[in-house]
Amino acid sequence: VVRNGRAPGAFRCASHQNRVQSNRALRLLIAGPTASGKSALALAFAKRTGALVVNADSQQVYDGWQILSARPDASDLAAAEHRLYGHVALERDYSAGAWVRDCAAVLAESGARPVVIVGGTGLYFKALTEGIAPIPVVPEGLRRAGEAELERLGLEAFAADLAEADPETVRTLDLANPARVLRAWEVLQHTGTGLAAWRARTEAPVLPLEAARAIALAPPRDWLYARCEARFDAMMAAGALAEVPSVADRGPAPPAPPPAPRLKALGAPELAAHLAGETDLETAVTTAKTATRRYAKRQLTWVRNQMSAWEHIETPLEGAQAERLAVEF
RNA sequence: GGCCAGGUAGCUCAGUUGGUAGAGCAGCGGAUUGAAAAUCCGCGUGUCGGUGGUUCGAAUCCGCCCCUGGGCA
Repeated sequence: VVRNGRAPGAFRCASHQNRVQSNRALRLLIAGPTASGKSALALAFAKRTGALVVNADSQQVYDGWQILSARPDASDLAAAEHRLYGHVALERDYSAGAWVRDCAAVLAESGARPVVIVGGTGLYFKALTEGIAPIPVVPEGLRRAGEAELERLGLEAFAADLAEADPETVRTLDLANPARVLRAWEVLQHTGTGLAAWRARTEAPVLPLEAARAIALAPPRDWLYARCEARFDAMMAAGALAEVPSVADRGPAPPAPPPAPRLKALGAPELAAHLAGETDLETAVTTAKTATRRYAKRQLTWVRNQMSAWEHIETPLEGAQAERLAVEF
């Protein structure tokens, strides 16, 4: 497939591809914890090959946060073509399923051009490479109704009711986890079919792992934590605080009651609390850094246990190392 | 220098009439199929400031010493 208006680099890549694979374009997946250097690696690769950079990060899809979600900046965007960054309005609902559909569209459109999919959301990669059940989108109001019902009954009673209506799903459900219980409930309510039954109908993955080169970064803990903290300081220096009010003031449209504020970006709740006069700035920054470290830890757990079939890179990526590595791919 | 209040887990603190200690947070491990930067589960040995004593037994009572606050000279 030859596309119009390609950058010269793309031709180099096409020939590279011919050397490596006959009929399949290169798909590179880069996963790993926050602040591990994923984006720099992806960009280095894209610069070399003319690849399309596709986002696999659940916060960076939103158009709200720029600094706080560490979205690629203007110079990054100028250096390579990026997709699925900030393409969703903050007010809208988004999900792993929606992302897989968006990603499938980008892959289809990319043709023979190489693509690097990069991000920290393990669930997105899992859905992409292992498939996801074809469950219809659940209306937002229904979830709110479920939340209210759960609030009224308490988790135990709510889960007990669900167990009666959908025992098959409940057998494999973590009943202590309200988010999971609520999800099972809303799927049953909306479709009349249980979550377990839907999962049994999971379709073939959009991009099986075998069809891609999959890299998971798992750098040393101390190095990573130091990077997390330094990056948050850099975000503050870049004006993260000023970004908060404009994003916090948006949020779901009026019919939707208070919950679900899009204040989930790491550091956002803490900075918002400071702006509301609840904490001093130093406390806000400290707790925001803690939240970032805890997130990075969970991501390392995911990489270790859910991505065992991926190539792991356990050395820190610093300076020119990303460049060198990109040459290898 | 004398007085008062403290010194217990990395941090903030509980610890009831003496029976060798436990919460929150942090940290660590784990789960993860449409909120996933979300959500949930599990993990608690630490010279109880030091030392000497009383006692069968001391974080707990007594003596001395050290440190940190407060205020009195």
